[in-house]
Amino acid sequence: MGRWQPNARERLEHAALELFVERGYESTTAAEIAERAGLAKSTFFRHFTDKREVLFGGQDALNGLFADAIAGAPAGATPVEALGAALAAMAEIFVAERHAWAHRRQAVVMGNSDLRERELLKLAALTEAMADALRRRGVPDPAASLAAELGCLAFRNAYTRWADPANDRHFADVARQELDDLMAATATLTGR
Amino acid sequence: MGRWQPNARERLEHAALELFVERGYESTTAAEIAERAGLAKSTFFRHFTDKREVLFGGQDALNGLFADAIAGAPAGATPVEALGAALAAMAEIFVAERHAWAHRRQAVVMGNSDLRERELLKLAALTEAMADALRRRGVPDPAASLAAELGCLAFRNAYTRWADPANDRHFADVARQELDDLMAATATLTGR
DNA sequence: GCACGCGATGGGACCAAGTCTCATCACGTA
DNA sequence: TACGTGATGAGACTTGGTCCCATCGCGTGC
Repeated sequence: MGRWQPNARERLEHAALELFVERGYESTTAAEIAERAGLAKSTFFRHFTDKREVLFGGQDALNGLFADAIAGAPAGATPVEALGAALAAMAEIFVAERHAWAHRRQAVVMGNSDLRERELLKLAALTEAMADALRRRGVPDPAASLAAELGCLAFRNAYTRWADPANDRHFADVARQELDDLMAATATLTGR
Repeated sequence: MGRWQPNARERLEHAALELFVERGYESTTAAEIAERAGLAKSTFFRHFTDKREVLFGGQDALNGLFADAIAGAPAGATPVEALGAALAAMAEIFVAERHAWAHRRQAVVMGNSDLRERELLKLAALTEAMADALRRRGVPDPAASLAAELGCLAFRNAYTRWADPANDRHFADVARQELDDLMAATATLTGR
């Protein structure tokens, strides 16, 4: 077979998404993914601990980028301003070239309960990374985890909007607006 | 075997927690759980769709209780006041008699990644139930999901504190304080 | 008292996820 | 040319989870 051809991991990710779109996640076997990528089942599990994990590569990089952006925000920035800077920094990942891919992937993830579950785990890790970064900025603790939760919600909303096939705005624009909307809503929670 | 003895589901839940505490979640087989409960493996999966699910019974009841309490809050109550009422209503589930059980269960869940993942799914469902209940009260949408997220965070913090073996306060007290702390922290997010 | 139906169970075949071990292969280097 | 290294292939094995069918206890009507 195509043994020793380069980019085994990328080939697996590509074959997986392709098959998931064609037949659905549950009707696709790890062995089939490996086969389409020209590899063996054992090699698949050498690259990914999980069948699900093949759709969640680069998540650690995302967490790191987020945390770095929070750490790198101006010293006088409020927690929410730091979150805004971090969301804006995500735009370098969610560029127009990845838009079609993101949309297909998102449809697969949302269509399966196991994958949604895994996504929640990844988002929880992202939230924890944000909270840690905020604590290192000196934000005390109920506020740090609260702000992280808020940031995560803004990110989720922004990503959902951005990945919509009808969307043509830049991620940074969408994210800024979602965060603003959330902050405006905050004021209404104790009033009325 | 103990065929036809009553409360098969409860026996399975009890046997499962017992075995998980003894040998750990991963080292316990679904067949072993069934055996200790005097049942067959196939019967286990007739009562629980999942091996994990055996630790998450009553979750739907919790969601319903939460949603009902939000719906039943006074007409003039703010979203946060409705959340406070709902958290207080949880005290009828988290009573002193269940404290020891809750602590043992929590230790098992926190000790395994698959179980934490499932817990996140359950908490997401709880959050969604809260958001729906708030929307039915007329709370518009970024605010409803934001308040639900906030309520879920308060619930998580309160549950963690309450389930601590050293704790001897009532759930309602712990929950009220956690919610107050979160609301106080909200004010600091845009300031300083 | 008996036949019948219904719901819960046992038993086991079966598939796929995931683990593990060992042999194999390509490539660089001495 | 021999050797070491790292990635791969092949396949056995365990377990989660599904499915089908026979069996059992119990209630009901006759």
